[in-house]
Amino acid sequence: MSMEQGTATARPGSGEFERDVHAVARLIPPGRVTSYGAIARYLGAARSSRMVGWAMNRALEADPNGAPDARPVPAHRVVNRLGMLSGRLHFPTPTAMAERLIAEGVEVRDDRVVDFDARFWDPSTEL
DNA sequence: AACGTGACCCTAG
DNA sequence: ACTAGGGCCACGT
Repeated sequence: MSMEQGTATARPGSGEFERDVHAVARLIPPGRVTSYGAIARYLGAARSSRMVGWAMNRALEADPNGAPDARPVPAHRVVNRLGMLSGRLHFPTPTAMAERLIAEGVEVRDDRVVDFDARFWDPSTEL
C-alpha cells in the first residue's frame, strides 16, 4: 500500500515541538509568567522562540477538530523577555490577556507585567 | 513555488 | 545606550 497520501489527517503545525510547548505552558503556575525564549531554551531550541509564539496562537484557536488534547493552555502567562504582553492582540479582545493575568493577581500596567523579575518562572530553573 | 510576515531573541557596530 | 541585522520556521498570498 502506498502511503503517499497516508497523512490525510495530517494537521499542519501539530508537531512534537508544538505539543511540548503546550505541555510546558500548562505547568506555569497561576500568578507567574514566563517568556517565549525561556520555553524554547528549555526544549533545546533556543533559537526557535518565534515558533513558541506560533504554538500559543494555535493553542488559543478553538480546536478545529476537537483534538484529543483539548485541555486549555494558559497562553496569557507567556510574555516576551521584557515582560510585555506582545500577544495580547491575538486574544478574543485586546484586553483579555491582561484581564486574565490580573485575575490571578499579576499586576499589569501599560501592557507590561509589573515586577516581572519576581513573577518570572523559568522552566529550566524551576522544573 | 518564491516572497513577505511574524505572540522572539541574540550579537555586532 | 541605540540601531541593524541575522537566524529560526510556519503560514498566507
